[in-house]
Amino acid sequence: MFLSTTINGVDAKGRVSVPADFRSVVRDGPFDGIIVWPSFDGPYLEGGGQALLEHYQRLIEDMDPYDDARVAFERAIFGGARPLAFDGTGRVTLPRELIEHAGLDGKATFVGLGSRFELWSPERYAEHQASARTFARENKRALRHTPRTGGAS
Amino acid sequence: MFLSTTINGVDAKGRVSVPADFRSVVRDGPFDGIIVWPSFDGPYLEGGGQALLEHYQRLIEDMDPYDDARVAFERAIFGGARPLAFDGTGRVTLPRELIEHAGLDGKATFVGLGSRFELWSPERYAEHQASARTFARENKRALRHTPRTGGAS
DNA sequence: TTGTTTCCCATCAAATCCCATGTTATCCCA
DNA sequence: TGGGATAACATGGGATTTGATGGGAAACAA
Repeated sequence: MFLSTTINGVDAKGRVSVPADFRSVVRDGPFDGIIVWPSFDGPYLEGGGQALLEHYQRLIEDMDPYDDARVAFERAIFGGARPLAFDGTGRVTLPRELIEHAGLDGKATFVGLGSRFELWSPERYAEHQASARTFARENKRALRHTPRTGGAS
Repeated sequence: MFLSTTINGVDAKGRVSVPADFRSVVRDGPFDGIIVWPSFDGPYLEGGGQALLEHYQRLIEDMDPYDDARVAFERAIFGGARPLAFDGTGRVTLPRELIEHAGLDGKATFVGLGSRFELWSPERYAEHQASARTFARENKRALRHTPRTGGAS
């Protein structure tokens, strides 16, 4: 699982170290790297391992071939997705278009979200972070619905 | 199950011994350690084994992909969660951000809550306990629902 | 060439591991 | 039941490894 939040530097070449914990998530996958695309929901990037994209592909295949939403998802996710291979020290190079979409300037915030992660400009994430926590507190009951089957192992 | 309350020391490196009883709860899980995140509901930490997080993940996956509450939970829980591996003697190192969120200063109170546990500053926990008792006393009628029909048992 | 990308090596800080020690709880036997 | 032996647990400090980052050389494309 992708967990925790980390801020790493983006150098002049667009290189950024992927947090070691994140690398170990995709280590045994078919592609030694991550796949990143611009979110169509805001000025940040979404990413994950190849397994995540295959999961999305299965979801999309269940939609009608010319469903407008299907085409939109295909273009947004698969059209914008870039496979980024790790270099020898665990860094990837972000293409200029991705850096611009997220407004990255020297720093990038990796946010682990379980099966996927997000990449933000630290300043922009700080704003969203605060409102997300408030929203979560005010809606905490939304999480408690299904009967508990078991918790910790 | 995580049970009972224990106070352990937090040293200058942020290391704290996880109570042996708590360690045995997660011993056979996929990750030899605990996962801890800042509560979005107060100045304390919540934690559990990886199985707990996977349980939350299943709850969240039942929500709509771009539901605001879902994204808020994902960022608040998964984004804040830190996997803390046990060292050779059963300690974990708390990152500075978690120590600050809970206001820990040399001591930490582990509170077992069955499927999960909480981590408090001992002083704050004492206050919290006191107000929780008051709340319970003032609302004790809410606890007494159906009249007992059977005799003493 | 000129600019871009990929690879390699050096450096620094931080997280992790390892060993030693005191203290408490548990066990065993008289 | 009491007391000593033993094991388990919590803790402190130092050594070692890992991870993030900066710069430059070599390969590639325009």
